Amino acid sequence: MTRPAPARQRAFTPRAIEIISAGRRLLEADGPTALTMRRLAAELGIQAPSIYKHLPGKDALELALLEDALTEIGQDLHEAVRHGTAHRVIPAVLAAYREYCLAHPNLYRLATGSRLPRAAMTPGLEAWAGEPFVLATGDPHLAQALWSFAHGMVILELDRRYPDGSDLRRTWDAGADAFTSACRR
Amino acid sequence: MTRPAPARQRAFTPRAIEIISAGRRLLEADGPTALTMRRLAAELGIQAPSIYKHLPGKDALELALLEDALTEIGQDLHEAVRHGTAHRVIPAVLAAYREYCLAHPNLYRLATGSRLPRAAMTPGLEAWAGEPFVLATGDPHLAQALWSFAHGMVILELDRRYPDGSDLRRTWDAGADAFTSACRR
DNA sequence: ATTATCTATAGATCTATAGATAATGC
DNA sequence: ATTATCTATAGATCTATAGATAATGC
Repeated sequence: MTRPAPARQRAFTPRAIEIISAGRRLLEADGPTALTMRRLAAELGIQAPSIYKHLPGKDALELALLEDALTEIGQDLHEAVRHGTAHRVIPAVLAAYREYCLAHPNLYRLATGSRLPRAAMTPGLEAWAGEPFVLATGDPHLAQALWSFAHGMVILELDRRYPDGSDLRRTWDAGADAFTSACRR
Repeated sequence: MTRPAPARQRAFTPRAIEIISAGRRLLEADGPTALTMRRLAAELGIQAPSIYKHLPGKDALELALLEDALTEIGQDLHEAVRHGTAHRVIPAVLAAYREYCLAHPNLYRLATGSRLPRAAMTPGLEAWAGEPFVLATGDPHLAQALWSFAHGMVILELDRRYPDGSDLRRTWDAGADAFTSACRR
């Protein structure tokens, strides 16, 4: 039922992995604008040009982080589908989605805030990460709609776009109920 | 029932209005990264420092564009509520939302892609622009959930995050149906 | 020999301020 | 006199390449 994530394409050297990890720390701590080759070098205690001997460029770094994010969120969502009770699977998937995104806000922003570099990505990763929405709803269009709802909720929460004092738990519940009842018809 | 937009705070000089319009053209045509004081000056045929004699800075320009966007989208949504048949008001609001956003993608990105500078904004504008979702659903939480769905759909569509060949009309319909049936219970 | 650094540097950007100069309107 | 420009410039950034130098591993 729930498959493992597709194997990643590129093999990174140990040093490249260290650099990517440092990039993630930087991104998570200070946001997307902080993720520059210079700051990354400073974080590692080296000069910026040295990074280019380990990674081809900034795009490769961002791709690695994007794929990390998709893999991790996909894992959590597949878990939620596996463990969620049959008629409570939509709330379980939504809860897992929200939890991951709020725990890794800037990684999530990086992963969803622009176009996907599909040509460079591990084949099947995108579809695998989104599969839990299909499993939860049993319909591809309802799945896309549910994912859109989840993404909208998360990104608006991260950007503090809801008025102060909003009871977002009730908002999530209202959406979950709407989609759950739509599934049963 | 449907109120007009709250009156804007600041009065702009005619030249400031020209500059803001040029900024909008630039933004719409070439995206958020193209909206720089230098390019804006070039668009106007002047040097960048000259802009500062008419507007205090880039923030003021972005605020003006943000408020334009909120005013226009709010107008369209209020229209949709006014004209939509009682039991078809959710689809009408969603259709108006999608139409506005797809027609002004980069303005929409500017208006929704970061935190709101609430302290500097016209009081009541944010609430007024969001009011149609409350009128359409009759419940504040369902309203937030519906807005989140709409925003998620639009921004993912603008960023081409749906797989190629997705039938988004059916996805919008699936969401509209879910929220419509949630309203009736 | 190989690997990981380094320095130096190209080449592009930004936002914003200070103060000079030209053109317009009384 | 006022208004709209201008030039010059401060002060901060970026990504990435070329080629030198130091350290490690056979």
